Amino acid sequence: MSASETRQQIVEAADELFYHRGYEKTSFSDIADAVRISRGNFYYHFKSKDEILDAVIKGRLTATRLVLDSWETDAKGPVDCIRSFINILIANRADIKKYGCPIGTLSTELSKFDHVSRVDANRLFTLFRTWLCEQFEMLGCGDNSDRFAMHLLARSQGVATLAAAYRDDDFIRREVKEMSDWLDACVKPIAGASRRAG
Amino acid sequence: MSASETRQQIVEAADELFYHRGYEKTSFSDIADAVRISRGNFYYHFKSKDEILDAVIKGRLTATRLVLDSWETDAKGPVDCIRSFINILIANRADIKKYGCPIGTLSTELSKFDHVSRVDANRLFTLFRTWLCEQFEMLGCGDNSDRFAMHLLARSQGVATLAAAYRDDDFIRREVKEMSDWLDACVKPIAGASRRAG
DNA sequence: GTCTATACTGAGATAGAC
DNA sequence: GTCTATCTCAGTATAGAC
Repeated sequence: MSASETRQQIVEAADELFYHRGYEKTSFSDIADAVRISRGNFYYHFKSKDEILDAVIKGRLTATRLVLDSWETDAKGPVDCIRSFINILIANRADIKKYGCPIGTLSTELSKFDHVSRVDANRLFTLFRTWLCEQFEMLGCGDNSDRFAMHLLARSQGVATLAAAYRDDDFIRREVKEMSDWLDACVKPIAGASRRAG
Repeated sequence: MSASETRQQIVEAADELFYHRGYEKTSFSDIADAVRISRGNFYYHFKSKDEILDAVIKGRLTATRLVLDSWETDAKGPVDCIRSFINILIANRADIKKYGCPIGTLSTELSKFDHVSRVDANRLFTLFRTWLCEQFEMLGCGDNSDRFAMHLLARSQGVATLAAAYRDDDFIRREVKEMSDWLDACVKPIAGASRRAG
């Protein structure tokens, strides 16, 4: 097997394990077992556990960027884009009920002890934040755009946290509906204003 | 020192450390250092780390119960009570920015690997949930009471998560204001209906 | 590039002296 | 009730054979 293939497998396995068990709880053995390589081989590809975390975060950033791009090409407009974001809670509800949000739980874990990768992990949040902000700006929300973005991010995080605690499907659906309604209410006056203006 | 005193000190130190570092990251040595006892002495009071976690959760349940009671005696009515809940985000913002919500982060950590105490940790959420639900019921929210309770819990959790990620004070204040507005809007139609009815 | 063997550390936990 | 000494185990990490 080529080095880059093995490396890739390690990152993928680590990604999943960090999400499912948490960073601290995941050991080299866990990852090695998942990839079916020896613990020793490990260090040919990564010098430390932190380096794997780094690679995992970079991978997630790239993957997230791709998802955001696909939403933009598939959607009819910014409102549709934002709704795609809201709906990931439904799409990923099985995992969220078991492990929470992969971004939120990692960020929380690293925040606790000011891990070196804390800043990198938060860039995942920021990726969504700026993207959502852009959507709201396109809708003419102006100075409120970033606030709206943060508001949606926060609501999603809260839903993920409680969904994991109570493993409740109906709760997720209800809150997603409310977020969707909030979006409509938030956009309607702007659409009305532009109709009146135009 | 009496056994119960030492025990109490251990629980208090563990409570803080579990909050600040997380359960997994906190070792016996950490707790022993904080209380200034030897690691060995430890086992006179608790048989295992899980047992300490148990005691910490029980302590938090008792403390929370007391806080809820004090809110009820201090407040003018259910709306005031609910506002007290919303405002803990402001009151505890310094800690929340550093370590997130003590309940949410513990619940998240234990959920990941289905820890035995997961259910107990969630009882902390449930304590707030049922209490909030009762307040909404007193306001005549009927079948919506539990949904409103969960909605507020989720919003608080989301705010705590993002506040910890971005260490942002203004964001907390803004979201608290919005939750407060939501509460007003949520209660106004009921108050109006009862005025019309009465 | 992958393996085995192994060093080193810190974790949770126990035994027994005081 | 508290201590020191010690055990066992799992963790990260390294060295060197293949």
